[in-house]
Amino acid sequence: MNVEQALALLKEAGYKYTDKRAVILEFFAEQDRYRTAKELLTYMSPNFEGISFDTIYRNLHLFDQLGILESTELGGEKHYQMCCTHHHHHHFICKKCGVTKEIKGCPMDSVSNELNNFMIDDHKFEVYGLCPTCQ
Amino acid sequence: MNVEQALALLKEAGYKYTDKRAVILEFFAEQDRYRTAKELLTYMSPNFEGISFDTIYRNLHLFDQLGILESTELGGEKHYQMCCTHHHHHHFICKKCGVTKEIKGCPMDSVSNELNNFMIDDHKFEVYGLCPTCQ
DNA sequence: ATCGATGCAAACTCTTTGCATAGCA
DNA sequence: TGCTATGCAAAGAGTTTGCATCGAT
Repeated sequence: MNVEQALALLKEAGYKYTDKRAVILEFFAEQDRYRTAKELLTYMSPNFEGISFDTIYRNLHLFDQLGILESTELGGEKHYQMCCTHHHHHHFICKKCGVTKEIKGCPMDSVSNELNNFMIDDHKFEVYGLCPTCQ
Repeated sequence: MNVEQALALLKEAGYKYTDKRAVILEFFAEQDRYRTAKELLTYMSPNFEGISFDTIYRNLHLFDQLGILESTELGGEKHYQMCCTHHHHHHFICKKCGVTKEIKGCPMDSVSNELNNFMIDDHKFEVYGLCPTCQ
């Protein structure tokens, strides 16, 4: 997803356009990589002196809800990245730089028949390690 | 793993036997279910009036290190359960009661050749939903 | 003009740590 | 006796919330 698509989704849902939101979206559109609230704040601080964690957290939460960002929890901290595609997939995640690589296939395909009496409503499959650059 | 095995591991590693540790281990040995520090404290409070979170957290961390407990992070909170077996496996986890069911097979078997230049050192596969009892 | 967005401050949750004391070996 | 375990208190990190003001539409 690029910035324009994200802004369109925002507008569609009745939310306002602000410079801060635009910069947040630019930050995530730059790379396919999981990032934290702290990293976003660091990125924005030079241009928005008074930027606060409140705004960051509120927008990350909103973007997550709207399907603009996807999130995962790593080491007790929420990480976000731009939603890459609309089809279901999972990721390799680099522990050092947060870069992600899409993994083909979903383990649920071969699992659901093992859990006949269970109501499945979610699952998580993530592979962690170091990307070629960080090794 | 049962309480005796866990206490043996503790002793082996040079740690002391205390009533609190015994009760913590009994709590986890009772059921195959992920539980939080808070739930453990609630369970212990009636019998140990002065029991503190410090002791709970310190022991959970220790037991995790020693391979007595296994842990996962759900909703920003660490959950622990007694290590069920020694072979590699994954879990279905009930969102309501925390009960777990072992899933056969590991998705990594069919994934590692997709990530040739990546150094893989960990992965997480969990299925969430409601167990038959909680539906 | 209206209603959402933001900053400020405070609070909240989960967890960790320093230090003195209590307790196992 | 010696060293670990524990409780107390405080602090820390990440996150959320109430309220007044600012700003987009």
